[in-house]
Amino acid sequence: MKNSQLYKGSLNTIVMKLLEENGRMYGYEITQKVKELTSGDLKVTEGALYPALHKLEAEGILEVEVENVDNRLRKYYKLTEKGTKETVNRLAELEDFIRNMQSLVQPKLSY
Amino acid sequence: MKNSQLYKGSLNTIVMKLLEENGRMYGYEITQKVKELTSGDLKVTEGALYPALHKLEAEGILEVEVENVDNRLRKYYKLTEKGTKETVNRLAELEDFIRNMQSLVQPKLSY
DNA sequence: TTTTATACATAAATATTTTAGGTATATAAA
DNA sequence: TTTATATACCTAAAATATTTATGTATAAAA
Repeated sequence: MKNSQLYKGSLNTIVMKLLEENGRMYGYEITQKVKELTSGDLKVTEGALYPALHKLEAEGILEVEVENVDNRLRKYYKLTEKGTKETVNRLAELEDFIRNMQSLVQPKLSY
Repeated sequence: MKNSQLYKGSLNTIVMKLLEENGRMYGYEITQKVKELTSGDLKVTEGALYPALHKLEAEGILEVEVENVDNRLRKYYKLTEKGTKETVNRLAELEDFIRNMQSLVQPKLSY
C-alpha cells in the first residue's frame, strides 16, 4: 500500500468502513476513494485489494452484484447483514488500536 | 500480538519508541512495559519480539549489551545513532498513518 | 497513435506474526 | 517437597497479508 509497514492489516477495516458509508462500491472506486480521502497519501494496490475483496466475500462479510457499465465489467460490493455487524467490531478494534498506539508512543497529534 | 490484525507492522515502531524513551531495555521488559502501558490490552508475544529485535540489530538500528543478573541472562537493547535517526521517521509515519486512518474512518470530521 | 484511465484478475516472492514448542533459574504456593 | 508461576532467552513450521510483476480488455485523451 505504501512504504510504511503500518498499513498492513488495516485494509479490511478500511474497505468495510467505506462500504458502510457508501452503501456499495466497486474495486476501482475504492482505490480512488482512498486516494481522495488521504490526499493521495495512501494508494491501495490492486494486488492487495482484489484478493481481500474475494476473501471477505467468501467469509460472508460482503456480497457482490455484477453489472455492465459502458461495456466494462463492474463488481459492486456491499456489506451483508453479518458484515454490517462485524464492521461495528472492526471499528471498535481500530479505536482501541489507535488509543493503544497513542499510549505507547504519545505522538503529538495537535491538529 | 492480539486477535486484531491492525497491530501487524507496528511492532518495530513500538520497540524503537520505547527504547527512545527508556534508553535501554531487555526483551522481557519490553513485553511487560507494553502490557502495562496498554492496561493489559496488548500482549507482545516472544515469537514476534525476539526475531524482530534480532532483525533490528542486524540492520544496525539496535545494539545489544549482554549482562548477567541473578544468574539469568539479560540482553539489553538500545538505539544506535542510525536507529535514533530512523526512529524519528518511524514516528512521523505513525502520525501520518493515524491521521489517514482517521480521515478514512471519520470522514465527517473533515468539514 | 500512443498514452492514460477505467476495470477486472492472478501468481511468485517477501515479510510478519502466530502457534507451538524448547532451555534454564528463582520464587511462591500447595 | 513438589508444583506452579515468573523471569529470561530462543527457534521453526505454518499461517497470513502484502508487494511486485504481470495479464486482459475497453474508452478516452494527448
